[in-house]
Amino acid sequence: MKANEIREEFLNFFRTKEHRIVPSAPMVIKNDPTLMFTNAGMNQFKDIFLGNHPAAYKRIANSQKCLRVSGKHNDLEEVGLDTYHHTMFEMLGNWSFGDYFKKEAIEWAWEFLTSRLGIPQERIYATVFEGDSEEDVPRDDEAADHWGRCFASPENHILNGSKKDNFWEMGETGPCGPCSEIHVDIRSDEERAARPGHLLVNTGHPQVIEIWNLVFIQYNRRAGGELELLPEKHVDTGMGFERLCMVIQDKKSNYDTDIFQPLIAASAVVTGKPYGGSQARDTAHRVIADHLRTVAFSIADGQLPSNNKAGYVIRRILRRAVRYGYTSLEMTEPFIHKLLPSLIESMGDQYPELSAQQEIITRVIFEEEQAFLKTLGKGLKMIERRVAALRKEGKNIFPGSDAFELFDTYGFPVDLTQLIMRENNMTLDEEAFRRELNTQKERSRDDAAVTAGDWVVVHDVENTLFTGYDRTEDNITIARYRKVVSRGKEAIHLVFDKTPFYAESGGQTGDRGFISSGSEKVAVTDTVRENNLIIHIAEKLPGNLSASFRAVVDSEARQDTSNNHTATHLMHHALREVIGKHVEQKGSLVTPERLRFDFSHFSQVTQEELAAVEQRVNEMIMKNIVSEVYHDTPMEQALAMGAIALFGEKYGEKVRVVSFGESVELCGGTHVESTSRIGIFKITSEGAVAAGVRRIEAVTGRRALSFINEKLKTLDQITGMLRSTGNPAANITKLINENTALKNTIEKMRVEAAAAVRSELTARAVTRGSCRIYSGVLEETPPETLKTIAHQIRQSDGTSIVILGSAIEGKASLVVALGEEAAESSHLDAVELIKAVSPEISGGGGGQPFMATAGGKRPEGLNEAVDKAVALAQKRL
RNA sequence: GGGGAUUUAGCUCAGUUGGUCAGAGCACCUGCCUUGCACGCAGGGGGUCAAGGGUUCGACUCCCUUAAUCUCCA
Repeated sequence: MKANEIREEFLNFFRTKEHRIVPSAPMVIKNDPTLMFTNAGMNQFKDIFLGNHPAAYKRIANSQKCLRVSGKHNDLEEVGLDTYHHTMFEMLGNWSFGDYFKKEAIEWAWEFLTSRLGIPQERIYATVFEGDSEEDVPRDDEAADHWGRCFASPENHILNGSKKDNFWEMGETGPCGPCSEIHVDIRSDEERAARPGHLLVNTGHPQVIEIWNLVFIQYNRRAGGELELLPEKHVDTGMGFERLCMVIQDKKSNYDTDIFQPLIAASAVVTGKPYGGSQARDTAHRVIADHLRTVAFSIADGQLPSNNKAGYVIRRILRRAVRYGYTSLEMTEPFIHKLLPSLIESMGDQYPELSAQQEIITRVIFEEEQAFLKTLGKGLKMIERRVAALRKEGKNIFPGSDAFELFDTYGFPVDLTQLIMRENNMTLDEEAFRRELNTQKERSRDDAAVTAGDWVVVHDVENTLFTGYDRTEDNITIARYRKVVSRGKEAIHLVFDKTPFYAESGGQTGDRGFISSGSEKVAVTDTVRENNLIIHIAEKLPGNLSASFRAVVDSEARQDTSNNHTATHLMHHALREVIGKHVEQKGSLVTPERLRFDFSHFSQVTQEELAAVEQRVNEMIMKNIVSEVYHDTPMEQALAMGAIALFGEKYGEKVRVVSFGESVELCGGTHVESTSRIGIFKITSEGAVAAGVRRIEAVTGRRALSFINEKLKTLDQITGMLRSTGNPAANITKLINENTALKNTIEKMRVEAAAAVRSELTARAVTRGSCRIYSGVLEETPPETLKTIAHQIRQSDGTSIVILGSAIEGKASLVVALGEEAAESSHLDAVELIKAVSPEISGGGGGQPFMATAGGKRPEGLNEAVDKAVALAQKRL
């Protein structure tokens, strides 16, 4: 059976069991700092289990894209080395929310595996929770009974499992329960006869593997640690799709299934290196196949590779693939992007977002590959230089600090450094490298450690209510607080029962303002979000914590921010109108000062297009379109309203829809009541930010007004200076042309004048021994010219000692220059000389031994200074 | 969140302890050479040295702030 058929079979099977089939949630998670990527099938249903909102359907099944590359589950460095680790995988799952429980979950799992997929039951093993006396939880006999009715001969096929393997918990607190895992033995008959499978379950044997975990959520873990029975019981299951395919297709490796083989085959063709036979090459092909999947899906989900957070994780994954291609497959040119068609061919049907965004995915990957290859090239050059230097000194140990600098600052992989060392018969001081890395780790940990103190609860409040959509002031009480120390500065985090303060989210920066009670007033400098907590960052702790406070948002800043946020929506809409529907948001920043919007587009936005977009937005502003906001709208309904679906929305989630006429977006931010509040919209810059992504920055309202006024002021100044009512641009062009002509003339004259001055100085020059002293005070000569003249003299006459002074604009300047022969024979030092005489002009100076300059505030002393310098020079000759 | 680095001509980058230091290559323009193209030769235009402050007689260079980008750690 092909992989696509297996997936289809799973979904169809549960469809017949009255399950609602839902699409996979995006892999990239927004607005949850504890989790960057979806790492399990149940992520998108977390809120249902937590009881935060009811399930829209009692039975659901799906295939969920998951990523395990950060945090607790980090498989990245394992991928490729073996046959079963992945960064991205699909999780097949079926769920019951307060509906069916253990009986059906077990029976259906059994039916699906044995009847639908035809896995022989003697190869199947089921584990059940053995119980825990400390927790006072008995063995899961209920599950064992159901399994007992499935197997024809249950002995040795139903096994007890420990708390570690068979009791599932979401976190420290919250829903949890026993689980039952299904393992499959895919060894040959001989091997199975020699050693029964039940002895190998949960021992890490690569061919006796867990494929499905059925979790029975029946308890709630309370803060004190005790378990209480839940009124509603849930089922949460997850089956690794790639593993399942390996079992069904009778392969020994996930990478041998038809999920990966087309990709690996394409990789072999593009690189010209076959798969099979060479460990290094095979590893590289597997790495590339796995990582391409991950990166392509992430980009399709709206997460571009970037320099921080989730985007940086994606960048590193891609770079790991490039690195393997570079070292093991000798690929020095971008090639991974060429494999995309193969991925689309095998997965495009199930995940249409891939083909829909093929162009941008290809471009982004190509650009990233190129950038990293460049980084590698730079690193190689640096290493070559170091190696050459070390060779000169006769050393053959490459310092760890150098390797660390290459790695830390320039991103050059250390294993590549090692490889190059081997090629050069040198060794890397790994010990020192690790030391440097550890000090960096400690530094980061220290920083993280001092940050947050424990929360102190004042009033028990479950969820802060955000009241800031329609007001900027409210009466609040403090729910909890904590002290946070960072870089020696103490700040206070406050959580209220309700708040008008908007917490930074969705690109919109947090509100600032103050809270007050009686005579006390505490400033709130920023507002941030941590999971569902809205945290107000205050400069100090209020005196009376239990008092009632007036919370006041800086309404001017808020208004400016709202202006910018609404303008962002209008511009998004206008961009799609003017340059096309391919425009999709790739990033957004909204502050009181400005707005910044990144979006997919493949060429420069022309002046005309920018003007049209600006024009269109201003039209919408002038039309005074009134906002329509729908809170708690089901996702499906929002999409039906024509909302531009952004990323990070989960199935079943209630969303907030903000619309201004034709502009309809899902958005949690604050907006103006009607577009005319924005006043004016003005684009200030446009540029590239990554391959296929452009960035526009703009301002609104009073900021736009002052931006425009600044420009007009400059224009006024220009036309004023031109003293002409005609076209200033034409006038200036004329002026520039005249100016260049004049400059050329002046340059010529200056050369002549300098020559004249020179000849005058030459005429007055005095010979002393083997040197000639040129001296004098010139009139109104700028320091640069003075230098030029002195320089010319010292070049034309090697025996010259030049001492010149000049006053201009109330400032005095001196220059001393020595011709080459003069410098040698006289042992004079220009710096010494100029320092000796510069006090005469109330200044100081310096330079090089053959040429020094000085400046001062007393032009009257110029003659004195020059005379003194001449006298000093003469004395030394 | 913390550390390191980068920002100089349209592009890729040099620029030493502050002082004839604003440069190179490519690209561009003009002319010559060539049947044409590429090459070659000669000449030329193009810079708020990221932005804003400060120190200094003098700042691309030192200090501070800000922004963007790169990179490592958490």
